[in-house]
Amino acid sequence: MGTPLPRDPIADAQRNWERHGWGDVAAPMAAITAIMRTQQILLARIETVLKPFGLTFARYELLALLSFARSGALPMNKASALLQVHPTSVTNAVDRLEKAALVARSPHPTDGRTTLIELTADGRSLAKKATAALNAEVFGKSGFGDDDVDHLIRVLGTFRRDAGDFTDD
Amino acid sequence: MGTPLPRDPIADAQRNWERHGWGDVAAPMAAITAIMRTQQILLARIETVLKPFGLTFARYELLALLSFARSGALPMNKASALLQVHPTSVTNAVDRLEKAALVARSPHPTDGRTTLIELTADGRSLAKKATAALNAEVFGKSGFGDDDVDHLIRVLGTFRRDAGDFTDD
DNA sequence: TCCAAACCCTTGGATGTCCTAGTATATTGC
DNA sequence: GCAATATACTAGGACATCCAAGGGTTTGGA
Repeated sequence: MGTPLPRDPIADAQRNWERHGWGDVAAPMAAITAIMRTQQILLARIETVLKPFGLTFARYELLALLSFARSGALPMNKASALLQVHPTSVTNAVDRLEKAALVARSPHPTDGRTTLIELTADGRSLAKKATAALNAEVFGKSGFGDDDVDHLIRVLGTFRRDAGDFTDD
Repeated sequence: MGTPLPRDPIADAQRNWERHGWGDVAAPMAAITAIMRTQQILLARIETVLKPFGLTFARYELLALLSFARSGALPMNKASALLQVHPTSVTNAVDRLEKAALVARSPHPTDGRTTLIELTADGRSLAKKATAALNAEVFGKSGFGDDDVDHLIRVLGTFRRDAGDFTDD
């Protein structure tokens, strides 16, 4: 997984698709495959930066989300909805963050079904440091040009809205 | 995970970044987060289409790769390199595909360290059907415009090359 | 009022990915 | 020719994601 390939495997796949008579979907296939691979590369970079903090991306996302909440606390189902992951994934992440004393569970004051998750002081401090590291090492060195960033945000935003992620503008 | 949110959570995150004085990296952060989320949506679509065939995306990718090999067989290390996943992931996929009689392991004729994986007749047939389904249900309905597809292929291609995935242009 | 339906979280199981060894085979260098 | 290094695959463990199922809580209609 370390040595660069002599040729782009996705371009090869696109050529294979065309050669087999699927030219009409070869380009979207290549674009989708490229998105999958790019995600893999980005995730690896992010996890590398977060590792020294003892965080994974899933746990970091939860910490970051909580750090932006006015009260510093959110119901688990709300976190699940905003992070757009399955509720069991949130349970899993909270279990580990709680064990590390970065968040705490507390019962919802009026709804007995709901559990609130709240940042601890350590959690808030670590979130801030991890965010600074990600900004410096990943987001600040994405390698995408400004125009490409804008284009990605717009195109993928449309895609996500059409896919049913959200409903506004 | 089913109900659409009233607002785009990634746009909200971008605003939060700007509000906290990280405006210089807010846009790349949003673009990268959008890529992560888009990959999640696409993977879910793909797995939904593949489920009736008893395949996951990882196993499908291996079948598809083998179906394009001249001899229908590849060394495991070659498959690992071309799919750009860890060798243990290939071992895992081959274990399951072999159990389903879709591929077979055989020793390399001259290098005793190497194991070849080869499509069975069932494997080749299933790969063809699964590809047709993916072309019809996912790649043919990506929702990306033609111009956007071209742009994605170009921008993400540059990113992947810069990231060290491959060396040719 | 009261019970069925809806909702919330957790547990257990299946998959996939990576990492760190460990074993076996090849290749290289002295 | 033989030891040291490199390469190929596999085993075991940590994490994350999803689904299915279960137990507790709330809500809403009969």
